[in-house]
Amino acid sequence: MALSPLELRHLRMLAALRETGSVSRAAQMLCLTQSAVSHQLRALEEHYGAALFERKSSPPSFTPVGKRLLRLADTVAAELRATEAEIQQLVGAGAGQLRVAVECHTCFDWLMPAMDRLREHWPEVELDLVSGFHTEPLGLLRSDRAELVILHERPADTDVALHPLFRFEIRALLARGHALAARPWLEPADFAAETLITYPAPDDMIDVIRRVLRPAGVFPRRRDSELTVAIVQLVASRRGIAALPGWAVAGYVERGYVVERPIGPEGLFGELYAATLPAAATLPYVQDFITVIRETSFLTLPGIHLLGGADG
Amino acid sequence: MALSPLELRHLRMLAALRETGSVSRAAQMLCLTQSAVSHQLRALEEHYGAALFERKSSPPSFTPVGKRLLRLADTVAAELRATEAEIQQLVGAGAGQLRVAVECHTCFDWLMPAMDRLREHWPEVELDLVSGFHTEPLGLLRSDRAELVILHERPADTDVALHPLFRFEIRALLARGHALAARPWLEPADFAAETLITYPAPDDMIDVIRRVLRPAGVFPRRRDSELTVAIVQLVASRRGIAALPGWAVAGYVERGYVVERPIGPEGLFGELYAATLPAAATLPYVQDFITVIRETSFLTLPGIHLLGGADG
DNA sequence: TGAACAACATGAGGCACATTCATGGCTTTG
DNA sequence: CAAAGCCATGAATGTGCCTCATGTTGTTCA
Repeated sequence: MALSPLELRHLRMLAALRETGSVSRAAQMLCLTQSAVSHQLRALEEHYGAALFERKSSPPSFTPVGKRLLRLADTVAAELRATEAEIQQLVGAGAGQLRVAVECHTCFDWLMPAMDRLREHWPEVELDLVSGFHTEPLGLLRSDRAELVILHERPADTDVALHPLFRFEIRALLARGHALAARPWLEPADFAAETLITYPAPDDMIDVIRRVLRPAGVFPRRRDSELTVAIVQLVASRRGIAALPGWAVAGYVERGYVVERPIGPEGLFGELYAATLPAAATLPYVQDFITVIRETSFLTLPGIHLLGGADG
Repeated sequence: MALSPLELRHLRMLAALRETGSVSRAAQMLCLTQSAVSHQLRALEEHYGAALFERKSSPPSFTPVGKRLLRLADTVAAELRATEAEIQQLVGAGAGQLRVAVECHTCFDWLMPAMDRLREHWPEVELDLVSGFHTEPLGLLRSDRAELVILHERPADTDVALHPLFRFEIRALLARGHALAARPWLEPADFAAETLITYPAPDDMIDVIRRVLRPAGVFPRRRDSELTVAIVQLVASRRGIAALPGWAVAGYVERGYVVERPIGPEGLFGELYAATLPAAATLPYVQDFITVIRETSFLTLPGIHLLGGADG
C-alpha cells in the first residue's frame, strides 16, 4: 500500500522505550546498542517531522504523535500474537512439553512470572518445573527429564544450545551498624569469623563459597534457610551475614532493614544461562520462553544486565 | 515481544500476491524481482513449517495459514493507514493542494479511479484537474499552475522529479475482415491509404504520428473524436483505423467488435511518467498518489508493465 | 511429440542500510 | 568539581535482502 519507512522493528522499539523508560535500557532489551535506537528514533522523527517524546523528563513523556504510534504498536503486537497463536494451532506446533530445571533458589523470583506469561501465550504447552537440585543438570536434558535448564555457570559442553540470560551483582548483606559495614567492600577474610547464612544447598551451588571463599581458603560456619525473608531476618538480628543477588534484597535494603556491600573491590557477579538441546532450541515456544525470561527479568529485577546482546 | 521474522514487507508481499494472482506480478507491483518474492515466500513457509498457497492453480488458492496471514495483513494495513492519517492531522501536513495536468486523453481511464482513491486517503487535500492541453507541460509546474504533470515522454529537463509509471503497447485497431488484418503486424506504409482516427490533439501529442508515421514520411488523413467508444465505432464501420493503448480497447477486441495488430514487427510502446517539482516530491500525499496510480493501473489495465522498479 | 515459452525455484554474490564504534555534549549526583 | 549516566552524531562495519544467472517444471503451440 502506502510506502512507509515504518517497520515492525520501530514499533517494537517504541514499546521497549515505554517499558524501560530510557533509550539505553530499551536498547538493552532489544539486544541493540543505544546508538542504534537513537538512530531509529531520529529517522522516525525526521520522517514524521515531529518529536516523538520529551527527552528531558523521566519517565519520558510521549508527544501526541508518539502516543499514537504506541497505540499502533500495541494493537499490531496483539494482532501479531493472535495470528501466530492461531497458526501454531493450525500447524499443530502449538502443543508440546516444557520441563524447566532450576539450580538456584532465587531464580524462582523471576521464573514464576515468566512461566505465567508463557502459560498465557502457549496454553497448549505442558509447563512443568523439575524440582530438586542435581549435580549434573545437563544430564537432565540428555536423559529427557527436562527440556530446559537454568545454569549459573557457562557449561563446558558445546553440544547443548546455550542462551545467555542476564548478569547481576551478588552483594554481602549485613546488619545495620555491623562492624564490616564501615568498609567500602568485603574481603574473603572478613567472612572467616562470621556465620554465612545461605539457602540449603551444597557448597558447589553457592557462588560466594565456590568462587570467593574456598579459593581463599576461608570456610565460615554455615546456617541455612529456605526463604529469602528469613535470611534477611537472621542477618538483621545479627546471627550472621549473607551473600545474595542485589535484586533479591533491594527492597529490604531500601527500607533500611539491612545494608549491603560489594564482595571484593570489583564486586562479585553472577551470570545466568538457559540451556537446551539443540533440537529444542528451534521450538517456537522455547524461543518465546527465553525472550519472556529476559524481558520480565529486565523489567522487574533492579540492577541486572542482559547478556548476549549487542553489549556484554 | 516475541521474536518473529515476520515483517511488514512480508505482509505487503502476501497482499500483493493476492491482488495480482501471481508471484511475478506481485514482484512487479512491489518493485522487486520475482526472485526476491520467491525467497520471501520460502523463508515464511520455512518458518511456519507450512505452505502458504497452492502454486499450481490460478488464481492461487491460499492455505489456511496463508489466509490467516492475509487477514493479519489487512488489519495491520488498515491500522497503519489510520495511524498515518491521524498523525498527518496532528502534524498539520494532511492538508495541501494537488493539481494534476494531463497530456493524453486515455489517461483519464486510470486517472479517475486513482484520484478517487486519493480523495479517500487524503480528505484534506484539494485535488484538481488542470484541463486543456499544453505545449510545454513542465511550464505548468514552474509557473505554479500544477503540482503534478502526466507525461508520455521522458523530459530532457533534469530539474524536475520524474516518477516512472508504466509501459504499454499501442496497437492498431482494424475493422473485422479489413485487408490489413491478414498481416501479422502493420508497417508505416500501411497507414498511407487509410484514415487515421484519433483523439482531437495536435500531431505532436499522438504517439503513432510523432514516432512512426512522420519519421517514415507517411501523413494519412485524420479524423478525430473525443470518445474512445466513438473511435471504435468508426473503426468498426470501416471509416478508418486507429492506434490506441491495448488496455483501452481490450474489451472491444475481446467482444469481437474490432481486431488489433501490433505496429511494426516489435510493436509500438508508450511510456507514462509523472513529473513534479523536487520539493513537491517529498510531500507524503504526492508520494502516495504516485503509488496509488501505479497500483490501480497495474490492477485494472490489462497488459501493462510497471516502470522504474527492479526490472525495466 | 517436441520445441518454445511462461512461471517459479535456487544458489551465489553484491550492495544498501541498519548497526556498531568512537566520540562529544549535556545533565545528574555525590 | 570530578565522576558517571544518558543521549546525539559521524564514520566505519557487517549483516541480510535483493539481484543476477541458471535450473526446473508445467503449458501451449506447431
